[in-house]
Amino acid sequence: MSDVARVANVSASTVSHVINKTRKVNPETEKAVREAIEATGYAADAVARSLRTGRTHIIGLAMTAISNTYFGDVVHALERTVTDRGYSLILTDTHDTPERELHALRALLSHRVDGIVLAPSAAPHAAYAQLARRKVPLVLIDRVPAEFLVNVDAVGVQNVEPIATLVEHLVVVHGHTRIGMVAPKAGIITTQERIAGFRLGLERNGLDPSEAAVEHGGESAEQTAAALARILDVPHPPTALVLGNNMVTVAIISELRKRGITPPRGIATVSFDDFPWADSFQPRLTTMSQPVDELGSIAVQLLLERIADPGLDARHVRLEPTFEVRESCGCP
Amino acid sequence: MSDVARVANVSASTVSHVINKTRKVNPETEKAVREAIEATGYAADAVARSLRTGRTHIIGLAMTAISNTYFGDVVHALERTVTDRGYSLILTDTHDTPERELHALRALLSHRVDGIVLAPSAAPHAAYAQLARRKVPLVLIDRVPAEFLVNVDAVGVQNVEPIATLVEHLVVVHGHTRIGMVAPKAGIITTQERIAGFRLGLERNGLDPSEAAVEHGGESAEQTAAALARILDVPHPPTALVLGNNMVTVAIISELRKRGITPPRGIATVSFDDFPWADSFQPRLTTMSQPVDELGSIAVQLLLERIADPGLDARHVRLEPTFEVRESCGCP
DNA sequence: TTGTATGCGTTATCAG
DNA sequence: CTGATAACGCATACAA
Repeated sequence: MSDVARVANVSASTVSHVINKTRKVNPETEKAVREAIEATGYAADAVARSLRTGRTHIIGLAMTAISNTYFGDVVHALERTVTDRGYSLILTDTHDTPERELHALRALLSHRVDGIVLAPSAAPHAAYAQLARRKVPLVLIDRVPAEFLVNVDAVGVQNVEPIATLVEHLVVVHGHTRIGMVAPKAGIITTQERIAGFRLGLERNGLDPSEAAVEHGGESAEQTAAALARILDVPHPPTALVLGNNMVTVAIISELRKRGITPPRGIATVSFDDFPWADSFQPRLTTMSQPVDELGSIAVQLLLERIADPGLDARHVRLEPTFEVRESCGCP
Repeated sequence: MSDVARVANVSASTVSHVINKTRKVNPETEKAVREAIEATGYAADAVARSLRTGRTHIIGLAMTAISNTYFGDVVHALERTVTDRGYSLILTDTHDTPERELHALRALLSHRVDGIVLAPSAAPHAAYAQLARRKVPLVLIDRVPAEFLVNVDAVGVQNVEPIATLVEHLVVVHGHTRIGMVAPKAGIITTQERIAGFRLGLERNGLDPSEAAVEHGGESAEQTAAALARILDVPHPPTALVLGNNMVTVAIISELRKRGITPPRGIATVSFDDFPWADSFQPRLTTMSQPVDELGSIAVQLLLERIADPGLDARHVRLEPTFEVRESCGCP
């Protein structure tokens, strides 16, 4: 910047003011400055600027990267929105464990990000404490806490009703009466909601939730396969399965294949989470599709609004998934 | 920090020295400082530190996010490696266009990242110029330039031989003589190499490359479908297809489905890039699988080595993809 | 073993 | 309309 000032024969503060359009400057002076910027190839130092202004124009994202398609989609959506608004994005992986989550958040905090988008782990209390102490603008994504946290914004999708809809479809349209569920990792809020939706769907259609098998998968293919075995390897196994997220779905379809089963033949499946290829490969999956792009853009929007006005009341937004009826639930 | 110093009754420089272990300090003093840090909840300001030291401990990634699975995998691998080494990762999307690429790079540069991992667009000259001017440590990923760029490290996979292997498999094992290719976006280095590999494979097996249809897809589903139409809707269409990357594969399988074709019945396919579900869904794809994790970790390793020693000679590393023979190429 | 002073590159306040 | 100057929070050279 001092280079630019020297070349343009002005002071550093004038250079700063033309760059930031922060006060009136003589058109001729401005022209000289712009030319000097061009000539020297000057680019402002965001680090120094941040130190001075207290704002970094960086948003931090902390979520688990384990479920690759969902992670990739959300990251993509967030990056796009954040960039559109003139911000950059720092990415950190929570691995869905409280320790890594805390570590990720600390990194974000030390970089003085202007705000954080967090998909909280199963035990996020330490994380919340850390965040609260720093009073950093925060929006929770994907997992919307049941208890209303003070001044914490959140975006997620509806889980209970959509899963109930999936169950109802299995019962009413395809006549299933023995339905099991492979739920995602235990402890996560979305998992709890999806299980609740499963039970609700059963009840509403005259089935007994206490007799339906629910097992947790979603952490690894092996663990998910074990969950399936617990559900299927019994005297009267279910004839239909609700799969709680995309990781579970991929692992279960793979495992069913090993058993020689391709839904809907042998067993019917419905899944939470869609895939770009769900319509092209067999079995063609019947799914509840999350509006991932919207999730990302709304998260950023909420966050920027809170950065602009920290006094806002906390907002929780729930988006509607879309029911994609295809073939894995039984041919129509 | 001044808070900490006051509470511990020492100077700011002592606090700095205990945090960074940068000179001997009396055990008692150190204890007092650590307690003061704990009590005040102090966390060093990375922004101020960066301004002072000239290092941000941030790595920038610039690549296209369009091909979601590949993007997600690489990002995941990079994030993990970078975090392990005590760095953070800023993510930017080049959209695979020179303008956006330049924009992304400028953002990275303004944040004074310590190094950049770039998947160059088809016309990266402006980007390279910008980078060279700033002399920022750089490693190219995925697309390894043919011409040896001075002092630019690069990691990618072998493309020519692996695609030739795919073609050979089609000819020798399954007896195809009319083979077409849906290549990825034109202009990208990897695309050129994969087409070269396609031609090489044809020649080696006594087929005439000049008679084989090669069309570009990979930018959108529609454009990829159009490429397929140009290949298939002719008097003597190919009986086998080489699919140049994962985006192309998903779009083509979807389009074939609309035409009532499920490989290998009707047409055989082999693809570059694997999917986690490629083995479980029909058609079970025969693929060349990229070692994505390794790609990411090697990129980071090369970058950190160059940051440590900018005088190093440029290194190009090519990883070997793995041939996954499944069913889409014809049942064995 | 510890403290003081300086400067990193900005922006913002205050004069002129 | 423009320039000089201080301060942001840290790391480090120099002093004690």
